[in-house]
Amino acid sequence: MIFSTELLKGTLKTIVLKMLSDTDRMYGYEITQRVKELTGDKIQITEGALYPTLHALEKDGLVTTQIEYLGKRQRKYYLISKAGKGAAKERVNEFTEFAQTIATLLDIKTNMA
Amino acid sequence: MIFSTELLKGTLKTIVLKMLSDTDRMYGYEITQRVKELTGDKIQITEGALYPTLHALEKDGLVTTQIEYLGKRQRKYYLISKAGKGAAKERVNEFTEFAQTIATLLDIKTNMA
DNA sequence: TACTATGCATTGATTTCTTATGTATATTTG
DNA sequence: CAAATATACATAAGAAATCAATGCATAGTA
Repeated sequence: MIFSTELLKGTLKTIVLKMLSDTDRMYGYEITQRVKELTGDKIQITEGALYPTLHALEKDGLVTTQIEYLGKRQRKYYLISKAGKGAAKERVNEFTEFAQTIATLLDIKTNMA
Repeated sequence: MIFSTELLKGTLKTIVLKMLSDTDRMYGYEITQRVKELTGDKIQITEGALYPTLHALEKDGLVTTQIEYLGKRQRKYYLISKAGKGAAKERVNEFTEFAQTIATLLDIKTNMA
């Protein structure tokens, strides 16, 4: 991860909710790989951070799960719920506003939509 | 603070270094008020977060301090060091890149400079 | 005189994430 | 075919950053 990990804090749930909002369903390992791919290896989600987050989202009713098997190997799919979709939108909006606010503070020229 | 506080994590040092880079010197309370003012009350730095941060910056040689008195009231000024200026620039650049990366992930249209 | 603002600071608890570890199957490569 | 790597789940101990609360003290205001 090229970013000082501090910055990443607080964005993980937002990222996961957004990923799941844009697809039918995803499994944990798939999320880590997709994020890595989409960010050109800049963001690497660790499993120790991801799984507790997924479990928390499930507990809060923002995602549901389906377990399937490929041969003997287990795979646990996560699906966004209706509440989860709402939460995803809220969080994306919040991040957008947050980034703009910080950018202003830091004198970064921005035109974020 | 309107932002879920999670997001703020990791940006505090960057904000403080930038504030100090843009001024001769500032004291703690002044920083909290200035950030509040510049963000339209959206970001409120708490003292429990600020002072440990300032002390850490001092310990790392990124800021120096001057104590003055207004009558009997103590005021502790923080000044950016040369190393601090460099760190500020690095961190601002890092935040910019980070925000762009996340924005891409979240499908936020952005044109950040 | 009481409340609010200014100004420093610490402490305990909480949240979030990292690093390390554990278990197991599947695939690729020398 | 053995060893290494990739896939796939997960937990646990600890670190790091922040919050909420508290404490002390002076200054100004209602």
